[in-house]
Amino acid sequence: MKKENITIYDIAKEANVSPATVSRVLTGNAKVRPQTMRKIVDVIEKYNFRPNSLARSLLHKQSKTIGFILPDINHPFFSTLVQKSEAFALELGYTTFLCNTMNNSENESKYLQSLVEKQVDGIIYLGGRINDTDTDQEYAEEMKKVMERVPVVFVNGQMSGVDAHIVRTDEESGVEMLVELLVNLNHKKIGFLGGLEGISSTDVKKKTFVNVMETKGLGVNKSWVLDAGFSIESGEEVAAKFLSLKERPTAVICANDLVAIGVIKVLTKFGLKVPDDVSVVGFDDIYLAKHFPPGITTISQNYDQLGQTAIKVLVDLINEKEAKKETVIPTSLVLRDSCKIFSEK
Amino acid sequence: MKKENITIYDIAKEANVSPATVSRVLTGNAKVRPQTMRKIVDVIEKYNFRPNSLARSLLHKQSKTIGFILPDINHPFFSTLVQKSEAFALELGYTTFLCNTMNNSENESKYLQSLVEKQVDGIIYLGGRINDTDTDQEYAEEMKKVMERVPVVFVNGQMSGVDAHIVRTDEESGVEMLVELLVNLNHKKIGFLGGLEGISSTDVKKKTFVNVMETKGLGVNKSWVLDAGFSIESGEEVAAKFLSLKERPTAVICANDLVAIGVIKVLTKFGLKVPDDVSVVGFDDIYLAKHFPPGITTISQNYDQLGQTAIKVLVDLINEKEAKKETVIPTSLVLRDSCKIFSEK
DNA sequence: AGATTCAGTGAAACCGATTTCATTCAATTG
DNA sequence: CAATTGAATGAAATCGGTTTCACTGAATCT
Repeated sequence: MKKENITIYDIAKEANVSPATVSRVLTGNAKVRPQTMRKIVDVIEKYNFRPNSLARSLLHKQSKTIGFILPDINHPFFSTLVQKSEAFALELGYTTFLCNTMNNSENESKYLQSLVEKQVDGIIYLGGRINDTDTDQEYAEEMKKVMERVPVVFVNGQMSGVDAHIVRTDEESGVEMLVELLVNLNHKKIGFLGGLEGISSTDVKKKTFVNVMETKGLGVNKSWVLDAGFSIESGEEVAAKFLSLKERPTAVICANDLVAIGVIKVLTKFGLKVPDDVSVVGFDDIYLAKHFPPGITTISQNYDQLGQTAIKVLVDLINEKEAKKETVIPTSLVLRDSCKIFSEK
Repeated sequence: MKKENITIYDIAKEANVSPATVSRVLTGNAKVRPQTMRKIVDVIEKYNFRPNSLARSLLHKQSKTIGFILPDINHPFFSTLVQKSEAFALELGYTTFLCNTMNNSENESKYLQSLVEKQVDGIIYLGGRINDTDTDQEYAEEMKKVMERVPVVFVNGQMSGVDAHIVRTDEESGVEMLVELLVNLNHKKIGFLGGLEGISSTDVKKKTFVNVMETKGLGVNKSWVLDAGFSIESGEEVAAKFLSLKERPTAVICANDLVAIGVIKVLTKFGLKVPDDVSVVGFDDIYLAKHFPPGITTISQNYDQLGQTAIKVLVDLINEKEAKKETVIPTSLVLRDSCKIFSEK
């Protein structure tokens, strides 16, 4: 069943030339007489020959391959970002390994090791952990060792103790815009829902939220800042907590759009209208945000720019060019119908 | 910056043994004296050495790598399926190349070729085209040539003229269940919305729909069977067409859940209530189906089983074991609130 | 004790491409 | 016409592992 591999030697023999000449035809790195060329091309097509890129990579010490490490390809934020990055990588001649870790540290190590062994030219790391747990620190150590050999670019995240190139969304100004929007809509009691402690993007958003609120003299009620996760389900859970509060905020900023969706769903179920009773805003502008009723006001991530920049920086590092250590991608506010002006009843 | 690669020779020299012995330690394929072993392991750890799997693959003629070709990782159906399959592949020791074609035939060829050159051990093809266009036929020819060298498993799709192993959802019985449900709910005028001609899963569903309707003596009004696409946006478009019909069906089956969401969104916008005025059902049971109001009645794809079976069949083919030519994965009906009993007003 | 066995190890070939260096042969030049 | 140049090609080394085969020396058997 399985056909024997055809090699450059077989082609050479049949065309009465040396393997070197066949190689010259394949790579186009040197001149070959037209008639020799034709002979060789004919044989190549006859056998539908394709060169073995493992052999080539072994020699050149580059595989034209990059690895994507991310928590969950099923999350719209990641799938969109991967889609954009991968398309751009393809344009530059790179094929991508997908490493879906499901936030399982065993998988992460397994993948990291596998990528190194497979000689990827670079790694894009989506996510980021800044916990002080043992496993996280171990993983950070592992990552540092990998980075001695393979360039790594962090996207929207970082790892404590790891000094890496980073491309990230301007989450600070995003959160600031959201707070300002809500304040302009006369909200004074604002909460922050979702995300997880120890994930860098959550931490940045939460910290910014607290800062901006305090700068505006509004202060933050600690019981209005609730951790959850990144999924619709975790939005539902945190909404349940929200409902059980004695005093509730009139508006909430959610860590991302999926959380916002979960929150809206539960609030609606329990008779609270969004935006009439509570204003809810999200983050990311996933494709659902505009479709899920009532349409979610959110911060738009520039997926194209984020993905392209990440790949560009990575490829620069691969080619040993200088690259900016940190690139911040601007965001913009997308107004929809999940928040409105607050007025006392 | 870039560290020189450490090889098995460096390790051998430092440990005063031959490369062969180091290799024995790495692979565990032969016995090594404990004290020799310890010496070697120490040196390996000292330099944090990882063997180059390109060299190994070159020799073994297997890369422990499989390629996923799919139209769009951003579509929940594909991202979920990929997530499940990839996790299972990892368990079996395979790493996966992600090839997101965006239905662009140029990309598809590029990827197909690249996967062959990168010596993937097998390919999972998600999607399927049964058009008679020139580019499609060309692509099918290309695919056939690839299949002479690399095992390919088609998931939920096929390609005209290509005789491949296939693992698929029982779309026929899924559609049948939906029709039966609607008929039991007293609907007689039923439409079918979405999907695209030339995509095999659409064709199967549409054909089954027509058959079942005719078997039940209800017949099919051709203007109630409308092509669109697979996204929310295409659902919106097809809903607009639906609205402009002189006589409208009382229930519609959508090609998938995203289309259903688009349809529900537009119907609602134009004042038609789902399910009160029109019943809408979907297909796939993507994670959104249960969250999008009013909750979409749909057919559940068994993603785990679909993904695992596909990988299992592929790995069997890789290992030259027998494998069932066609595996059909059963579906189940998931009742939610997007359809209800029809009663004349 | 001498013959036999066997565990442990090394030398060398190999996987399939690329590339340097040397060589050949035709074309150009004085 | 001999000498020089240069274009086209081939031989062989190389990338970094694995594996076969041969060999050594110690343990076992008669």
